[in-house]
Amino acid sequence: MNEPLFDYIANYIELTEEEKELLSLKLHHRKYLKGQYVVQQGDICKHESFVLSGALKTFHLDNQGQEHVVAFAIENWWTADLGSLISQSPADYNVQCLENTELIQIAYNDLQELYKALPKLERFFRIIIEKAFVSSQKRIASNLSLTAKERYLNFKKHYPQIEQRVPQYLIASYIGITKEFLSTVRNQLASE
Amino acid sequence: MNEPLFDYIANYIELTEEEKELLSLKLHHRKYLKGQYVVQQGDICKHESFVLSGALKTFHLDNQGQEHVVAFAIENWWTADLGSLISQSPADYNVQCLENTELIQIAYNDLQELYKALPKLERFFRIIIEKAFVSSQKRIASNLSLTAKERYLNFKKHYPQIEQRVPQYLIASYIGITKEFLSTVRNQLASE
DNA sequence: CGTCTATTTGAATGTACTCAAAAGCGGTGG
DNA sequence: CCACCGCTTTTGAGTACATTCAAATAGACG
Repeated sequence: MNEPLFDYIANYIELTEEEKELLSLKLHHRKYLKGQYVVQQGDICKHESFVLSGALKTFHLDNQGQEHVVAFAIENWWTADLGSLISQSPADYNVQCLENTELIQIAYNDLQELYKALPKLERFFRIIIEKAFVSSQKRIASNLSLTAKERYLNFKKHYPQIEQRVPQYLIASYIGITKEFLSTVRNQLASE
Repeated sequence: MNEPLFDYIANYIELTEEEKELLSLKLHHRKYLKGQYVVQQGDICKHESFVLSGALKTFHLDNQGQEHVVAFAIENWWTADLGSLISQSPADYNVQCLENTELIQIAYNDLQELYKALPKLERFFRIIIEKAFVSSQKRIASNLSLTAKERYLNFKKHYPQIEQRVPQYLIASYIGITKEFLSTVRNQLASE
């Protein structure tokens, strides 16, 4: 039942059967219902989570109580408040399920042990975090240089699967505009 | 002369003298004058660069020919177009020196070999990229939730050294506003 | 000094936001 | 099957934050 994760890992490194078993010992499956929180702002993030099924949002609650979506996660994505996880300090973000969701989780301490027992995992996580960082930089550049309309089109192009699964007001938050304005933008696009 | 880099690495992993020598074989020192490009948009980024002295900006040129600063780098920081480097594809960004600059560079191929010869380096780069990713996410969140004035104060707080070294219009670009508006914001702040 | 670059100022404009209300839509229960 | 409820999306008026463009001023450097 860890196959989806092993398949995913196989894109980056090769694991022997023994290594897979070793890793499996530290993997925990957990089911969440729509609306449940995997991480709560202020708590310490204890796991790295791989999504088997479902969808989640990572968001920040600002001083005015407004929600800002910084990430989505669906099947075969990782999610966590990485800042909280790596420094074991209080989380800046909430991670909440948008659908019923099934995760494979690795606890912080177990991950540290796994790095020692299976140094290959350092390579695996290095590579996927490099990719995440690159996407993150691209998002910053696009937030700086594109208009709301362009950012929306960009989002649709890059994450068509997500666009169909999450409510529009969360997409608005993700691309950095209000839900009302996204509605206006969509109207403009429709009449072109 | 590689000491600053070894000191930096020592914050994350321990290297023996032999390992340092092995690494040193792949390190290249290079000096650039103010204004020179280390990476040019469209070229393939060939090195990871560690800054010994000087300062650099990483920026993207958009369709309208406008510059958008996505990163700065000063002493003890790394710089590159990581997206281009890891996929050896054309760079989205330019990396240009803001001052006369001295770098230690590791070529892409050498880095791949080093990962094999010194697996510890996987750990090292995993850790520093994790941190870079976390900063990047924070910047996205702050771009989404803060006003121009708040972002400017935030920048000053987090990067006081940079604020004093780079022209104001580049800071404006970094925080996502025009140079004129930053000037206005600074005026408002001064009269408070 | 004179030139080049960087910063400031101001007026007109625009993109996106706020607030309020209406409309749409999906599910649930009577 | 329809009525109602909660949640999401739309619409519109008024506003604000930030931009554009143009010109003036200030700084840095030879």
